[in-house]
Amino acid sequence: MEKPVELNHSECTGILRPIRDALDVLNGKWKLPIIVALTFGEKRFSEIAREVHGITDRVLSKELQDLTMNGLVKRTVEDTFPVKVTYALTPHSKSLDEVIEALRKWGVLHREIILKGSSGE
Amino acid sequence: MEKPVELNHSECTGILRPIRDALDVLNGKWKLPIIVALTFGEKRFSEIAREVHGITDRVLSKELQDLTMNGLVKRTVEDTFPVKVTYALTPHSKSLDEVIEALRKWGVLHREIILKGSSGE
DNA sequence: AATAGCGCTATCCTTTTAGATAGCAAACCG
DNA sequence: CGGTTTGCTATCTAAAAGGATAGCGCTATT
Repeated sequence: MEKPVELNHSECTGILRPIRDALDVLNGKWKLPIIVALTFGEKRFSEIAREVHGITDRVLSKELQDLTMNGLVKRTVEDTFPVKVTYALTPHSKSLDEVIEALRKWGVLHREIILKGSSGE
Repeated sequence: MEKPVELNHSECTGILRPIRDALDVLNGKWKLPIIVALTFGEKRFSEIAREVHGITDRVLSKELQDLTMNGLVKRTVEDTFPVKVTYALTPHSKSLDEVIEALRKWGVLHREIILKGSSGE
């Protein structure tokens, strides 16, 4: 009996990490809806809050921080009025388009397959 | 004042649903590692448990059920010995390859961008 | 003066997810 | 007989995600 080959495992961990990263960036109920809201142009906090139905300020704030830290959203403060804070998608966020499109296409295909009940046979 | 235009929203909900579906299918700490384990051929429950380090039986069982329900994994029971249950990837799971590759590529790109600190500018 | 809008943050609570531990029936091994 | 392997399931707990509510400093409107 030889030792099981673990090379695979460490190799795959390396392959898995970026996939995990990507999934994490998009994960959660709200990240995509927020991104979609911003594809129609830059918006203020309360505009996003109004557009993404059901989200609370607390969660929106946190999600915007996440997206900003991930370089997908740019936060801009003008100290004119009380304050005006606008959020906009960054150029980097454009690179997500392919990923999102791949996910969408697969989601549609998957739904068909599941509904057909053919379970991949 | 007019009612805010909600057409966008419902349209986008429709677009978002398959994306959500796809993300859900891959989500969680263990789905990808399990899929990877099975790419090297069909395996028994305890083999997967051994290969996917850190997972508990309870969680593995649930994840395999999820994957099976989603038609990505096929469960086969032979009632020979105590019982022999094998799990294997289905043809449908192959269709995930493009998605996974898109995620992986983006994950790598994303890591570069974040490390450069250029935050998408 | 009272109210409402702005962009948050703080506190609390519920739901979801996952880890830890144990057990079970059947059957083989010694 | 006692112990082990197999493929789970049950119960309990911990941690994470997300919702509800409230409040803050500031100002323009009423």
